Amino acid sequence: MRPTFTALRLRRAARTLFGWKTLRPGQLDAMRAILRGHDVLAVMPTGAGKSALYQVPATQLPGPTVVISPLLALQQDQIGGLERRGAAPLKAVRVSSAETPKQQQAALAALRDGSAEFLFITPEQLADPDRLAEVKACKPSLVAVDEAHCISAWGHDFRPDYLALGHVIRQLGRPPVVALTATASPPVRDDIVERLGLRKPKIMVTGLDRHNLFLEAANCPTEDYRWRRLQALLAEGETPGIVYVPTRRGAEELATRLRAAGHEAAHYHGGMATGAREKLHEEFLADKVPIMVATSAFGMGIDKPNIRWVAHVALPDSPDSYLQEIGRAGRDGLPARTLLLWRAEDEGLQRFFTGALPALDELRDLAAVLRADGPFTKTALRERTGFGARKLGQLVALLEHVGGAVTRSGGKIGTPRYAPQPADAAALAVAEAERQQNLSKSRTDMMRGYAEARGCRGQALLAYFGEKMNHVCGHCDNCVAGRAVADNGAVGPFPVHSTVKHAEWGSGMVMGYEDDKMTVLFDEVGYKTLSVPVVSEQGLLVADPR
DNA sequence: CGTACGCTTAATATTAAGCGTACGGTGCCATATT
Repeated sequence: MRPTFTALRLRRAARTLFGWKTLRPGQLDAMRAILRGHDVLAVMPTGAGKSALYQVPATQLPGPTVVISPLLALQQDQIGGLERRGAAPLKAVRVSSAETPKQQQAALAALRDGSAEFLFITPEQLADPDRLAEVKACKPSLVAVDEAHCISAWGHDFRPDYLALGHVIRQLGRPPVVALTATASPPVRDDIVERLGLRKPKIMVTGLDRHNLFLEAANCPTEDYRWRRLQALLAEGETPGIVYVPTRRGAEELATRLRAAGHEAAHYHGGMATGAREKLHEEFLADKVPIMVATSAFGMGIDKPNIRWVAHVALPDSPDSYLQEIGRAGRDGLPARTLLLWRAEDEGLQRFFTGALPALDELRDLAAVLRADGPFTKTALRERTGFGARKLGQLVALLEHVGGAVTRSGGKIGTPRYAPQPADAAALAVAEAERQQNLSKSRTDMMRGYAEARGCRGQALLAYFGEKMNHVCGHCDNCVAGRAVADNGAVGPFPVHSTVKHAEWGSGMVMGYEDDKMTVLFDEVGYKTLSVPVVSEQGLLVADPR
């Protein structure tokens, strides 16, 4: 009786508060799990009702909901969306650097007295112990982590406060957590679960194969050939579209060149003034910019239905990024094109972006300082060691991962009781960094694999994400050209998702099959693509029940 | 890792090759000045 009652209550809330007439089965299951106090990780495309997963249950729980979100502009959009929606608007507030201290206090007061239901906030705000205490005092009953792949994509170097969210959630009294993202391959999912400290989360993965997206890739021996292929796409005259370029300078130069060739193109990147960026974003949404030439800065929060194509004139760093970027096309369900124009030279830039391993002696000295004189606040530790905030965040996260450091309440960083010796902790931390780097390189390899695929590209992409696909996609260049063999899918010596062992690479999980190749995700060395005939003939893999 | 660019040097009187160097993405936030 009780589950039915819960379902009715959720449906009624969705209808009266949000105006949604129906809930999809998956949505309802996830919402019920949240109300029962379970954690949820949802991987589903934008526009598939991800936000509903936390917004509806939020109204049925006593305290406010804390929504952790990476971009201020995105938070603003979502607050606007909530307040415009339904008969009884739900109040949402934001606490960020864009509010004055007085506004911030008013927002927190509204959460405490129950007049506001949602708090939108960044990980950086929550990294401040005083701010964290203020949020805790609002007695949140649910935490939603939006764009949760940022934990994996940005946490390790760019925005280290993302890695501290597990600590933040514990400090908030450990309410249920719902993590949301549009793309997450298995290693990214593992990262999210581990870093947030999710407990037996309900994991929902839907809609990775987008039938209306035509997948196409072309190797470009020269820059000139790449330019001609792009022009051929534009000559079809369909708009709007996005061209992704690898550098800021590339964005400006290509937009200029396209305008000279008679196309109406604008450029966008993270080095531009905030006002200009906002204006371009709005103009693109309003169909006033037919062609946007942009770096990866352009995209998050673009929920525009009618994007007709997404082209890349560079190799993205991973299939995760690629799926995220092409996923912006064709949200209206009408046919849309994706075109990857790649050169072997593109990989150099990705190798550079991967960065170098942290120095062993720096990790050892940091571990020793923590052990001898800790715990420290972040500021004190920065002064003591001379490391910048980003570098320090990276080193501390690595040490924490191997048990050589711990964040205590109040945000102080110290040494756990049974921590390894500084030299040992440093060695373990370097090994962990190396493992992360191997994984990162293997993801770039997989991106190259997608680009070079001679078989079905849909299968190649889905094999990376570990989703079973028993048929060829039928919506890629190779399928259309008859190069993909129709009955080649999902057959091989080991079942998809089974664990296998390789003499050199150790244990791994079979992700999928494509053409005569198979993809395996190894714990230590990341993704590898193997030839199925060679694996069979030489016995390279053995089943490894774990 | 790869490319662009500027400087030097070399073989010839303007160009070419060779070498070293700088640069490359993603956004919070805080602080200082209008």
